[in-house]
Amino acid sequence: MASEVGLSTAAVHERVKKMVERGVIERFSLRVDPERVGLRFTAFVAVRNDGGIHCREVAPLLREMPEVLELHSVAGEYDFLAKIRTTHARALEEVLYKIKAIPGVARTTSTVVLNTEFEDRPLRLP
Amino acid sequence: MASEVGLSTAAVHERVKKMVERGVIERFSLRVDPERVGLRFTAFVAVRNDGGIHCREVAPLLREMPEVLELHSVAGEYDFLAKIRTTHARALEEVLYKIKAIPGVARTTSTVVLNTEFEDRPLRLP
DNA sequence: GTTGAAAAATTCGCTGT
DNA sequence: ACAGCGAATTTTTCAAC
Repeated sequence: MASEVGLSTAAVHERVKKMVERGVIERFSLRVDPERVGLRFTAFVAVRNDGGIHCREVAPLLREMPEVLELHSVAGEYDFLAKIRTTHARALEEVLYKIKAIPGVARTTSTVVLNTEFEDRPLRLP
Repeated sequence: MASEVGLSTAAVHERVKKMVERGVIERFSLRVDPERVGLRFTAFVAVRNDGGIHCREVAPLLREMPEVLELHSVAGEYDFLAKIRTTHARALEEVLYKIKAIPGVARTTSTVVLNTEFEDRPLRLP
């Protein structure tokens, strides 16, 4: 790692450590192939909240569902966009029931993923 | 790491190595905070291809754009759903121009992310 | 899964900036 | 005050069991 960048290993280590301290590097991780662990079904679910509870209360409830891998607050007709992974389509139905059980959640629209072309690309630094 | 799971470090190492060999673990990575490196704007862009070139040719072209972090082939009105990160809204416009320049790409619909609640959650094994 | 030697990472003290 | 280096220490890796 160090030789490729022309620094000693110790210098690289110091830099990485500082980036962790400063929060630039959030965490170290490893990527597991979702298909290989049985998560073969992916969908993007748009969620609209029509005032039952405040939007700020909805996000923590969606976070409790392990199938919800990503949650974004979005502009437009819907309030949230969730990326959801389950074992199969039938399991998504269960998750949708749980989401619709949240007070105020009036409508959801699911976009089924047929194939993930690519995912988890390294960020290009601007 | 090993002590928490009740195995020797070497045994853990063997297991990890096998998971890498079998492709269960795809790669080791570190997560960089996109905001901290200037990527402050996120959008999901749905792309529809109306027959200029085959869908299979469109994906590689989108892969060449570093702003496109994820690409999924989807069911429904659109053919693809792309997760895009740029420095600011103005930069998304540039990316959209490039996408629309692909032969056959007739229409795109962008969903602007106001706030990412969470992302890159560990998969729960089913 | 375990042990232990080789290899690599991390920390430390120092130097130049 | 801070980035980098080489050497000492600690941890990880990998073979043999």
